[in-house]
Order: sequence, then structure tokens, then C-alpha cells
Amino acid sequence: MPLTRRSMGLTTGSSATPGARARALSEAPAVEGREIPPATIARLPIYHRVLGTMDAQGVHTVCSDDLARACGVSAAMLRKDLSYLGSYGTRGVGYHVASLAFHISRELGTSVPYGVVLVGFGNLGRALASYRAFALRGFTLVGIFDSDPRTVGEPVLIGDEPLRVLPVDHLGEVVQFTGARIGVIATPADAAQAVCDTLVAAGIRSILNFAPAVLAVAADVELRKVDLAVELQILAFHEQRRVEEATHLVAHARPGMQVVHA
Amino acid sequence: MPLTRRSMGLTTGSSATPGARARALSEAPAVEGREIPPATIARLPIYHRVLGTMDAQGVHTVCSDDLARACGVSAAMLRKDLSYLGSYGTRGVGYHVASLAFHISRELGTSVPYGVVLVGFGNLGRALASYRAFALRGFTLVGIFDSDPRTVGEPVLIGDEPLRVLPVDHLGEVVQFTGARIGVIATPADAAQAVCDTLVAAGIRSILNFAPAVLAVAADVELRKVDLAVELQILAFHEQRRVEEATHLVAHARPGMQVVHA
DNA sequence: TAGATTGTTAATCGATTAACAATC
DNA sequence: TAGATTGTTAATCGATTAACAATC
Repeated sequence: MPLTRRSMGLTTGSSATPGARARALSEAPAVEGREIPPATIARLPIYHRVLGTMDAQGVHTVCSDDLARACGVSAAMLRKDLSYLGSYGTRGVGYHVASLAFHISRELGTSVPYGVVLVGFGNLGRALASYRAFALRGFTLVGIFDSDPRTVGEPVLIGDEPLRVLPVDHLGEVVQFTGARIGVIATPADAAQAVCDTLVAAGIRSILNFAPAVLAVAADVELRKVDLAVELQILAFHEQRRVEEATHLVAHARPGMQVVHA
Repeated sequence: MPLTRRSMGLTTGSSATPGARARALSEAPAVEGREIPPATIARLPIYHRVLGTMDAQGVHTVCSDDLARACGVSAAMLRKDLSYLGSYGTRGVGYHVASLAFHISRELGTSVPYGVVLVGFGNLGRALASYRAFALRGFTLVGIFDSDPRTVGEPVLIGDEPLRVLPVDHLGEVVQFTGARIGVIATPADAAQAVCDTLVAAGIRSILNFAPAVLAVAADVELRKVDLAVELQILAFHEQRRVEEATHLVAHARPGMQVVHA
């Protein structure tokens, strides 16, 4: 078994009681009654990262205008987003970088480490496993799975933790043992739905899917997807529009005619 | 030079004249005056992929209900999305799978192959380079760049095309020579902005960024981003909410009290 | 013709922007 | 106090859903 003391420390159940962990978390949270909109939640990690960079550069205070610019959003949107968390700014002054970063981190749940299981250890899976931002943001890879017998058993060093690729049928066991909360699917498309079902059966409710497949899950499962081919195709659409625009200019413009870009 | 006859075939400028290529494309397009909303464009690649799978399975006709289910969207949304492309369905019958796939592909610009340059050949860059869905969707990797002298010069087999990792300062040259239209950034965060600027200076207007950094670009550059850490943090937020909900139930529920989930 | 299903319109919902009163 | 900047409200914009007339 490649499970280690550290990965076991992520357990949510046995050693730290659920009650104790829950109490520690509940001291935190946000403004009563205000549900944070999904669009805001998706931007909080960006704000957090940029604040972290500023903090590292010794910046102590930042106004919404400057922070918004650094995050690539409008100042109005930034302030509205932050207002869902509470009133952490000072009128006439701005936001305290370090403390705002802390409040966002707490809201995101990133202040508590989460265990991640990765299914699929091909090219993409290997890249993800060695991805630094993972561990930096409070995520720990506690299990790696693959169905290929040639890959199973392979030793993998995650930080200073030695893991070993396991067959997928050990997934439930490892999730229970480590208390992992997040599953990452990096298998080929045709295996993805079965893997997804296995993750859900193992108790995982938060899944990140890299396989180019539409997955069906129950409503209580949070499924996010990253689809490289889709992103490229969206870019291709815009490239084509560029060509079309150029065409229309050429087609409609007679010699000597002034061409004005719309 | 690792440039090949095939990669040169992607040229938009010299051999095929811009006019000829533009005319071929302009025979296509959609409903006059109707701009396709971004949300729709982002879904078209999914529809296209699912239709491709159905076609391969010998399905000839599909109604919006079934196609929507397979794509994980509502039937109303699917029909509205498709209506931006034109009227390709038949009332009382449904859509012809193969021809709908063709119309979507044409709209997306996927029917024409696009050259892609990849900057950053670390773990993620390598995974992307060997990613099959790339080539399958009409994208061809025509240049790979890295700043690490130990990586530069390394031979890479893309399909049956032998490429070689080049230093970043060859980028402009290769983009011009191959007619590449899309740039992919897979460098560390601190190098990303400089690489992005280099791509834009080389004439690239469609960029996919995997580096965990906010990039600034001119308004005419289409910049999309894929941020793995952000995705995980969004999942972590939902995990935390689960714990909080459980806490409130425990905190507010007295022994023997019925607990009803909201 | 009768049943099925599209394409479109109108209603709803959510996200973004603009503007400014509150307040440091 | 005067200037700066937040937090919030109202206006706008865009996306989704529901419903149904058109029509195969």
C-alpha cells in the first residue's frame, strides 16, 4: 500500500472527528443570507492569486482600481464580488492585501487541505501529477489510478511522498482510507463515464474532468470540465471570423474605395 | 529547420492566395445579421463531438430532446443555439446527424486546418503535444518552443511529422513561414506575459493560456485560459459548503429533531 | 389527417456596469 | 475639512427557459 502517514492526515472522519473539523470551519463565514453567485466564486481564486503575488512583493494596501486591473476585471465587478464576502475594505483607503487574501482563502475553503485522487496516468495524468500549483494551493494527491497493467505498480514521487499507481478497483478503499474529497479524471473519453461512476460510488462529490466526454452525474455532484479541444475550436471560430471579415472587405470594396473597419 | 512540406501547406499567405482561401470559406455561412452569442459558440464544439459519435454509431437522425440529453443541455437551449446557424432541422422529424455535424463544423471553422505553435515544453507542454484530440479536430502542431537550452533541439514526433524544439526567438520566423494562427502558452507563470507579447508580435491573434497568470492583451486578440488550480479551488469551495451545511444541521438540530435538507 | 418536433417569441433569470451616497 | 474610495442600488445587458405557432 502506498498510503502514508501524511496522506492519512487528510482524513475527515476518524482521527479528527467531523464535529471538530466542522466547528473550526464554521467560525469563518460570510455575510448572512447572501448566496455567492457562481460567476463570483469562479473569480475568487484569481483575486486570491494576484493578492498573493502583491503580498510577496511587499504591497500592503491596494485599491479596487489597481487590483481589478491586475486581475483583468472591472473595478465595479471586483467590488461587487468582494461585497459578497463582507466589508473588508476601508473607504478612502482600499483593501489590506494580506487580510483580504486570508478572507478569500477562507471563503474558498483553501485554508483546509483537500485530498485528491487522480484517475488516468497517461501523458496528461503525468503532467497533472507533477503540476506544482496543485500542492501550492492546498491540494494533496493521495492516490493515482490506472487500468493499464503496465502502468499499475509504477512508483511516483509526489513532493516528497512516494505513491504507487494502483488499479482502479482499489479506488473506493483509498478514498475511504485517505478521506480524499476531489477526483480528477484524465482517462480517454470512452473510459470517463465508468470512472466517474466509480468515483461517485466511492463517495467523491467534486470531480474535475479532463476527458473529452459529456458525463452524467447526480445533481449533488459538482462536476467541472476542462476540454482542450473545445478551447481550440472556440479560437478557430474567431480565426474564421477574421478571415470572413477580411473577405467582406475585399468583396465589397471596389478599387479606390475607402475601407472602414466596423 | 524542422519545417516540413506538410506544415508549410498550412500557409495562409503565399502559395494559396488569401483571396482564394477567403472565397472558399465565404461560400459557407450562417443566417444574415444574426451574431452568434459567445455562450452558443462555446457549446457548438460539444454538439459537434456528440454528433460525430452518433454518426460513427450509425445514427442518422436525432431529435433535439435526445441530442440535448447526450450533450448535457436543455432541449430549448440546443434548439435556440442551432437556430443561430440556420434552419437545419425538419419539423416532426429532427436533425440529420451527418449534415448537422457538417454545418456546425463549417461554422466553427474546423473544416479548415489551423496551425498551432506551442510555447513551453515542460510536463504540461509535452502532454499537450501528444494530445490526440488536437490533430483529430483539425489542428496541427507546426512549432514547439522552449527557453531551456537543455530542451531546445530535442526531437519530437508529432503524428508522423518530426519536429524539433526551437528557442523562443525563432517564433516569429516560424509563424510567418508556417502561417500558424493559434498560440498555446504552457510556460511557468512568470514567463507567460513575455511569451504572450512575443506571440502577438509574431502576428498570432488567438491564444490559449495554460499558465496560472492573468495576461494583458490588446482588444483584437482572443485570449482564452485554462487554469487547473482555479478549477480545483472552485471544487474546494463546494466541498467546504458541504461541510458547513452538515455543521448547521448538527448545530441547530436537537436530539430527536427531524432534519430536513433545504 | 394526426402526431411529432422544430424554430421563434416572450418571460425569466442572472451577471455586469454605472452611478453615487456613505464614510474613511 | 477635502479628497479618495468603498459598498450598494438601480439600470443594462445577455443567457436561459417556457410555451407555442408553424410545419413536416
